[in-house]
Amino acid sequence: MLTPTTIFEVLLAAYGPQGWWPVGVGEGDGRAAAYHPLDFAVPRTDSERFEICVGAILTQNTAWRNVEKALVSLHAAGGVQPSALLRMPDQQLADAIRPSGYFNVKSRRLRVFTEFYLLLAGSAPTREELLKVWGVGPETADSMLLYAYGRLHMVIDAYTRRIFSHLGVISETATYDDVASVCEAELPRDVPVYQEMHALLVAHAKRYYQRLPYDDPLFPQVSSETNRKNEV
DNA sequence: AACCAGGACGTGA
DNA sequence: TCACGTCATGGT
Repeated sequence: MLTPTTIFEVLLAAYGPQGWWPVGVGEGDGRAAAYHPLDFAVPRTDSERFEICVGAILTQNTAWRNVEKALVSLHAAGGVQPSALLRMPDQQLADAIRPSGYFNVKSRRLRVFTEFYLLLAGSAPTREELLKVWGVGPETADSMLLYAYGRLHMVIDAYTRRIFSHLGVISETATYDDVASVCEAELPRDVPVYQEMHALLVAHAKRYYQRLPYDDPLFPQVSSETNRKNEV
């Protein structure tokens, strides 16, 4: 029976450390300028933390490449920082993040979150506090906690569900908390492991889980069996 | 040319 | 609780 830890080890061996979360988008060539492979222990600066939180909201149901475009224009429009963001007129903000899609909702969510972020005054929010913020759901909250604040919260996204479900680790009807429990009960309770786990799952899913039937070369035995089940 | 991206929220059963 | 519609641009 496959476990999250086994999957983690296989993925890490196959792809190496991913160094998420990408920060520094828009400062250099317009792509992620400062991935931190093998450098997880470095505490995030305040500006990195905010950029990660903004990215977490912008990437809701959206390809990261589109988020990069949004972050680049946000940066050009005065920088990805709380004061600058709140100063921007609605029109300008929505315009800057247009490429990331849902620009009307997301500009509202960014404002609401930024107000909350400033109230924190540098301290880390709890998960409960984050979930009360309008526009921040479970995945966005856990992304912020894990990558911006270095807290031990597993991030469960569509890719995680897809891979785990395909490999038989969870059922198709598992809730967000179900999947998180499976991971947190079995994986080493280590922040870099959680960060890498999620990043590796995304990297892997982008290669082999885009379209049915899934064919996973890293776990071939499970792959054929599940596909057969899906065809019935 | 449909389909999907590192979701969240509002609504009606 | 839960299924479903909505929000929207951009790549395959």
